[in-house]
Amino acid sequence: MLHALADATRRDIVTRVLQGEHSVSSLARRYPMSFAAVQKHVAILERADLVTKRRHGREQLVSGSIAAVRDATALLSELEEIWRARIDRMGEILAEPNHPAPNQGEPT
Amino acid sequence: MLHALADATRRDIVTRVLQGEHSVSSLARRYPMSFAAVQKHVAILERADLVTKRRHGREQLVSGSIAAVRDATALLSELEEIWRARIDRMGEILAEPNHPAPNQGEPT
DNA sequence: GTAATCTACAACCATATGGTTGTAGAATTG
DNA sequence: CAATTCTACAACCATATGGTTGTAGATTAC
Repeated sequence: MLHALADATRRDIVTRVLQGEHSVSSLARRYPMSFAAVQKHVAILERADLVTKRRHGREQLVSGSIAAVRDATALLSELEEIWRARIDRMGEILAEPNHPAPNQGEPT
Repeated sequence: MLHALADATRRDIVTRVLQGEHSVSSLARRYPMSFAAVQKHVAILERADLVTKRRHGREQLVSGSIAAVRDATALLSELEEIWRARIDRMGEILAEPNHPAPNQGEPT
């Protein structure tokens, strides 16, 4: 799912379809690759719940779903939180009045 | 770089080393794969600036850098922002007093 | 000095990835 | 109806990925 977003073309597709619906073929026209290649990218995004498709006549309209993006963002935010917790802990240790001094008379 | 985080083992490594330094071998002991495999994962994380290594004797101590995680989070947040902008625009159109009504007396 | 430990790196393998072309079905146009 | 358009999917190719084993260089322990 992060994997789905770890490709520039796919991120660009997601960006476009988050702004409005686009058919697969109209998307394909925008990239220097075959229709089938874009189709595969859309399929990968669909599997990751990053976009949804809706039939309209002979076209397949793609639009972006924000839920999966939110999940991914939350996942990364967790990492930031872990980092912050560590920094806070380091601050506490330094602020601790009777924290163990490293070399205070202990025998070698 | 999102690619570096799109692997469960690598995310776990990042999580661990964000909490404190670990040698490559101590990390390797925690996963059901060879030392060399973990070493490769660390190298990938290093290339993506997600971790840094520091020599300490014969050990190589790995610790997490938060900068790249922040960058990735910012990237995803941009997508959320695009989504929000679209939703806002849809709200505006509905609130618009003289917005074009879809089917007001037009001939079939 | 010798043995053990930690790391680096190369070679290899199976599979996944991102791309291509080609074929075929479904819907629209004339 | 026939022609066109949009889509789906299979087959194929080159390369990347995630894993393995093996070899070799540093560093530490005895």
